Amino acid sequence: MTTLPPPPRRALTLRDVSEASGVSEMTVSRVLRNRGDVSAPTRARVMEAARALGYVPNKIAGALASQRVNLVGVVIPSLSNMVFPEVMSGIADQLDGTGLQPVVGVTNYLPEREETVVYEMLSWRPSGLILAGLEHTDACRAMLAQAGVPIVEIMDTDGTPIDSAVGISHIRAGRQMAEAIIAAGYRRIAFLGTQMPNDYRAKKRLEGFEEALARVGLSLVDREFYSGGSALLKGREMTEALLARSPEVDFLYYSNDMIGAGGLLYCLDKGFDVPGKIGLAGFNGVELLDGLPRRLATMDACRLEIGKTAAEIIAKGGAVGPQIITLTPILQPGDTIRSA
Amino acid sequence: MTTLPPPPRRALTLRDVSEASGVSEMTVSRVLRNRGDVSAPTRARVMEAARALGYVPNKIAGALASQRVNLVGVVIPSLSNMVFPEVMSGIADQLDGTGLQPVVGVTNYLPEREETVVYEMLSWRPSGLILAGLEHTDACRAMLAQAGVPIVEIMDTDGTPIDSAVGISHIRAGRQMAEAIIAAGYRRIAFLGTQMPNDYRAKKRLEGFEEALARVGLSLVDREFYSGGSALLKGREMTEALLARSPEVDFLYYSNDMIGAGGLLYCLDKGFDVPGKIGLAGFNGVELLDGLPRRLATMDACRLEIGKTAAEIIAKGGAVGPQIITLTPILQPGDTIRSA
DNA sequence: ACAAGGGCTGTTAGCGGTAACGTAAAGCAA
DNA sequence: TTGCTTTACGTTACCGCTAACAGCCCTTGT
Repeated sequence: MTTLPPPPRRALTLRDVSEASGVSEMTVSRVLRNRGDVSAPTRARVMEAARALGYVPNKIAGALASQRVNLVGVVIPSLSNMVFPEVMSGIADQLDGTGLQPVVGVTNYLPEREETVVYEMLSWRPSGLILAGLEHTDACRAMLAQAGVPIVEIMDTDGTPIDSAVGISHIRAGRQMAEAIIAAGYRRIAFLGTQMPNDYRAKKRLEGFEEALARVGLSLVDREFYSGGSALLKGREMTEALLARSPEVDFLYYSNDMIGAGGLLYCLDKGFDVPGKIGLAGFNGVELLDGLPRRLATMDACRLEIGKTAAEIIAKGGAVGPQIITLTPILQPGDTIRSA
Repeated sequence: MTTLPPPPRRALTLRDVSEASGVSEMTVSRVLRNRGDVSAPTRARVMEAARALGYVPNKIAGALASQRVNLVGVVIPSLSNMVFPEVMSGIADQLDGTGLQPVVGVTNYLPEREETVVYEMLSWRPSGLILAGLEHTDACRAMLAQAGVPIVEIMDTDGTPIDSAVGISHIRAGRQMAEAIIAAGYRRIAFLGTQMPNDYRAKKRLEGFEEALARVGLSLVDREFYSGGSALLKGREMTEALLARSPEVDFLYYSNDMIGAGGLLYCLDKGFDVPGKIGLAGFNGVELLDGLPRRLATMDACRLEIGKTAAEIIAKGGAVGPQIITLTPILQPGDTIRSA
């Protein structure tokens, strides 16, 4: 093993490599980017010199000169939700090989934080921006509209996108679940969900859900909200609280699978007849559910597909112009809705 | 609502703002960065002009000129592990307010992928780099050592860091768990864990675990590995397979909480006497466990604390020189180890 | 009154690359 | 040979911003 050159005082530049290999900076640049004609021997000399010095190109300078940045900003509300990491995977997979790299920003469901994050991202002049949801502050929308790069809003298509959008209709998802529940004969239905005022998608699902109930003359018997903490545990606690208050309830609709799983575990603990006496359903189709004693009814949110499609639009440079792609989530009845 | 200016053909620059407000570019720059003396009226005029135009500064150019980049690279193996998002939270929290911004890179536990990601990150000349684990390719280590910015390796301190390190000793964690299990009187112990050849931390825990067993003349009765898929479900399946093969086993040590939870659910389903006839333990202390019917024994990996501390070192500019900080995970016996 | 000093703004010279173009040398057909 | 390509480089002029310094004007002390 050869000893490494000592950590240089000054950062290395193209010039260092150029001097070490006896060619111009431009030629070094060409070699390192694999662009333009360079003879094989020269290429080899340059590569060797760069490797020996431990040179790492300065993308800051490169980006400024070429007016091209191989970054794609991804702005999401949270990383602890399981849903977004999966969207990220879809994006990363699709971007792999295009030379584009995703950069994540997290907003914690705070609009003003989103504004900051978007500003920050745009100031790096990325090749595109992917952000969750259609709801943004006016300032944020203005920035995005002005940005001059493809913008893809994901997860939701119930609204007007700035540029392109890829997602599902949460209103429709809520409605569809309600219809399935009604069809299965449940009538005294309760909702348990997140308190978060800025989780518009959960809100839309509830909206669609209630609308479908209303259409057959039903309304929610009870509802329970939470915020923070371990979702699984909250699901338990909320379920217990709600059932204590409204023992007549025969169906529990949860705004996400995590609290739904908590509720399911609670019901099984208590020995309730699921889905006979009481049914349950969540939303998202998270992998976690596969390991539960009984499979919770849910709806796949098409997370991977959404990520892939969004990344694809960005990778194409948004070339074909704005598009709205509505995917169709599939209802997975699992074992917690009785067959009609 | 005023109509927005049409999306400009050419991207806005300081010059546009300077012309619109009648001052030099330098003064605009000063206003937007809040640096140096600018009179209140001038400041107001410039702010107004920038806002009206929808100007977003170009950090690429700014960074090149100032030789300063407010980014901190974070290189982690996976986002779907629940562990890393939490570390991210710690980092983000700590960085908030320092003007520094985290940028995530994911390696999927592949060394060569890590090399690429690190190279990519360094080429943006970040203010620091945080990366999971102490195991890297030689090329990777060389790059990092040369980088001239603070490097913090996290999660693990069983090894020699390049610069600073913040984490726990996984060898010690494994040993400690073994000791607790032995003390509780279990003797026929099995291990169930991840197959992934590059999860060095899981490997170290097993190493420490076996070492402690050996010290009292014990060795693992059986072991089972998995890779991919839903961890909860895999936990179930592995547990079933292992117990079918080795029904005499009285303790199941899992390499992580997720599969441990799956195993626990399986044992409860089967009506096994937990922790009387059979005990279980996992690792990580994930929040999820709080919602299970019984609390799985585990060890907190200090994820939030690790993130915070690592970010703190970077924020200080690594000023105080290399440091190794070993945190001490706490054993949480839960309800799946019988009291000694 | 005049020098000294501070508040505010402008000027200049890069930062480290790359696009675009220029050019010497070699290859090649007529 | 000539003239035209093609190959393999080098030169020049920026990209958009900021550090460093220069300069102006007004205050203040003596």
